[in-house]
Amino acid sequence: MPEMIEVEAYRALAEQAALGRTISAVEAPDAWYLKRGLSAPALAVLVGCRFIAARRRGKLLLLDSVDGTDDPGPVLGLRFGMSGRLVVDGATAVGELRYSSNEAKAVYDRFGVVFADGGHLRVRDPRRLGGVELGPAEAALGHDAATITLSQLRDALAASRAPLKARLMDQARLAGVGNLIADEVLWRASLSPSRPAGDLSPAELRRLHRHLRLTVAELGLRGGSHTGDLMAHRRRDGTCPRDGRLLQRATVGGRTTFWCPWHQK
DNA sequence: CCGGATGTTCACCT
DNA sequence: GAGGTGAACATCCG
Repeated sequence: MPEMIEVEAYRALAEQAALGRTISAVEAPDAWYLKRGLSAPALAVLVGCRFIAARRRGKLLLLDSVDGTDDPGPVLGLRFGMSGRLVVDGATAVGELRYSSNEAKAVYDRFGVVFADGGHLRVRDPRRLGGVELGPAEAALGHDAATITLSQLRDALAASRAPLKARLMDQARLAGVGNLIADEVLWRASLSPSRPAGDLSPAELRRLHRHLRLTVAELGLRGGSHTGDLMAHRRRDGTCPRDGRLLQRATVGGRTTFWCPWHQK
């Protein structure tokens, strides 16, 4: 699935292709995909509304709406789990992630809205790990990793003994960083994923901040969270593309982690 | 056949 | 309270 890089592409797709179109029906074939008490009947509130803005915070896509009299309507929140994609009028956004053989399978459409012009916006998610909600708690997410400032990052990491990588992936502290981006950023910043998050020196913190922002921007241009320099080496017996040393593999922050013990300190 | 995969949430420990 | 672990979700891939 998507980390923030892919969700940003979905946001751009929604902004370019889904705004201003009146919603005539909601498709909710999978009740399990509706989160936080949301039900299919409750989604009818979207009918007659149109989306007026597509925003993103971390991995959460937010679609603001207004109703038929231009009064504020519900905010639709979409999460994509590990295999979710956004489909508008049958077209997907970014380059391929995984499950490419399934992209055309409408069987995996878990949620959608139909527009009065006959088109539609859908979430296609084979693994079903994403979800839909109305009025998601945006404030429960930390600052977005694409725009976070140095002082905000310092606050997000401060006074924590948790492993640095675990803290970077804590969406409540800092929104958008997933497993692949975390490994890539730490590799670039020469920081060990298991360093206590609150123990970085000012210089290390600046380095981490610089690489976080640069990496997010660069992977966005390259077209995906999987386009990092470390990606091809994230496997057993993988070696560091910088110095050729064997990469270490372990579970950190609950996720499989690869790093170079030689240069990541 | 089996393990693991770009995520989140929850129960249960320490 | 802070963190860690494992399970669950469902499908595909090597």
